[in-house]
Amino acid sequence: MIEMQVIRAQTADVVERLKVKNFDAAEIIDRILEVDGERRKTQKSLDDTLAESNQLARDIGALFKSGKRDEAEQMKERTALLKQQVKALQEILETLTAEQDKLLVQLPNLPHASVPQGKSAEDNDIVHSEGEVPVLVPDAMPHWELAKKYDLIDFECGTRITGAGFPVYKGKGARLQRALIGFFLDSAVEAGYTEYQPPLLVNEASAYATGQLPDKEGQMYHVQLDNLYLIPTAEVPVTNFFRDMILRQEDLPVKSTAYSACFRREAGSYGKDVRGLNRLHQFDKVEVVQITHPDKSYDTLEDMVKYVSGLLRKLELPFRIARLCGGDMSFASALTFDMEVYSAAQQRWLEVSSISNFETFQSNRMKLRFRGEDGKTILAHTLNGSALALPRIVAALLENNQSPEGIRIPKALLPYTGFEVIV
RNA sequence: GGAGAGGUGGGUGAGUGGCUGAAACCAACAGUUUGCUAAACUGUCGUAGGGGUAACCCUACCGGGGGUUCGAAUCCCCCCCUCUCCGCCA
Repeated sequence: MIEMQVIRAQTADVVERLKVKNFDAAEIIDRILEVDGERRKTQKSLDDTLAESNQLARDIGALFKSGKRDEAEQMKERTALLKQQVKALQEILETLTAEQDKLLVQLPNLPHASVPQGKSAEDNDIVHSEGEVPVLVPDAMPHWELAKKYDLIDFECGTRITGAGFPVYKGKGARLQRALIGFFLDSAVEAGYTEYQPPLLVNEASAYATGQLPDKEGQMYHVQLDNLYLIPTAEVPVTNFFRDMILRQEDLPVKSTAYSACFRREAGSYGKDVRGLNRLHQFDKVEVVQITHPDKSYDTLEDMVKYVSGLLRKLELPFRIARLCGGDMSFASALTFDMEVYSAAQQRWLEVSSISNFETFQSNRMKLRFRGEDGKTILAHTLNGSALALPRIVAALLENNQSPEGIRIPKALLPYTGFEVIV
């Protein structure tokens, strides 16, 4: 969430900037400041009352020791009164704090100055395009037909054993999945990321820290019996590795990567968006996460975009990079670049990676800090990106590389697949 | 799942009702000494909230939450976690 001190010091600016995200914060922020003032006032009275109470307790102790029992007994009356006051003040403080938090978590992160105004994906800035869009034969098939033709993915089987959106990969299809995961992880490790294998279920506190709760509750699968959530992305467990930590400045940047299955309910999606591999309830993804010094985070964001561009280049896929507009950005992000590959048979761009700088939005929630030069604790910046999400990559690979001779596998994957063409 | 033991600051670990936010040691940081390194010595050394122009002061926190008491790291209750043994099991 946005830091309280920022809201206090730059109130008007915060309201103004949130407008870029099409969020009218004026009313909430007024209320936050009001509650904040009340809260602080209450805190002061409570502290003062406790201070008096503590002093009395010490005095009474001293009196008992010196044998002045009567005097001590007298003073106890005052203590009883203070005790009542403390209890009342504590209740008020608790209410105010809860209210303030409830309001604060409703505020999306402040967008970076470079974020364009806009409502939807159509208003995103395409900042880069590269690669040749392949010219396909007239009877080219979309990936779901290719998957069937070459017996790579059995959508019906997945539907039968689980439900729609849970495909079963088979034969060379399964091998291609494993190849991509291996390729992505090896590349990330080579780029200096530490590989992790995270839990696929997380507790409430973790889901809250990265911003999935309280907001996007309906997007996650929830195991009620144990109150655990299936992760929608490895970002959640991996970023939470560092929850409540104070890092040393020389440890920054912390670079982590993990492969995981990802689970998303995707409530409300329909139509051509969910056809084939376009949108699934379970999919595979390799994620990269960085924790950086605040001064470096935007350089890092650029590095991450370059890194993912390199992966797409090696996969020989035409891609473009979009700077998301305020309306298309996620709640927690300050600046996001989407990477999209061209899916030639569907003739549309598919998002395969989303790379974001969250600045202190997540670290503030999860108290992820480092110690600065002067010894003070400073909130770190967190960033993450897909590198990469598999299904749409597979879709594009199948569609773009199809020919009468079969589906060609890009060279970079050969060591991982062991075959160069799917026939 | 059953039985027992235990959870204290970055680490080890004292502390069973009253200046204990917490001894001591280690680690870390700064300085002195030193040709350099090491050693030795001196000092600093938790986090958060609040008040004050400031020096500084107050408050909370010893796994989490309640309770007893004038006063709780210390006593009581509930929960969580870790370890050991047994059972079960990929």
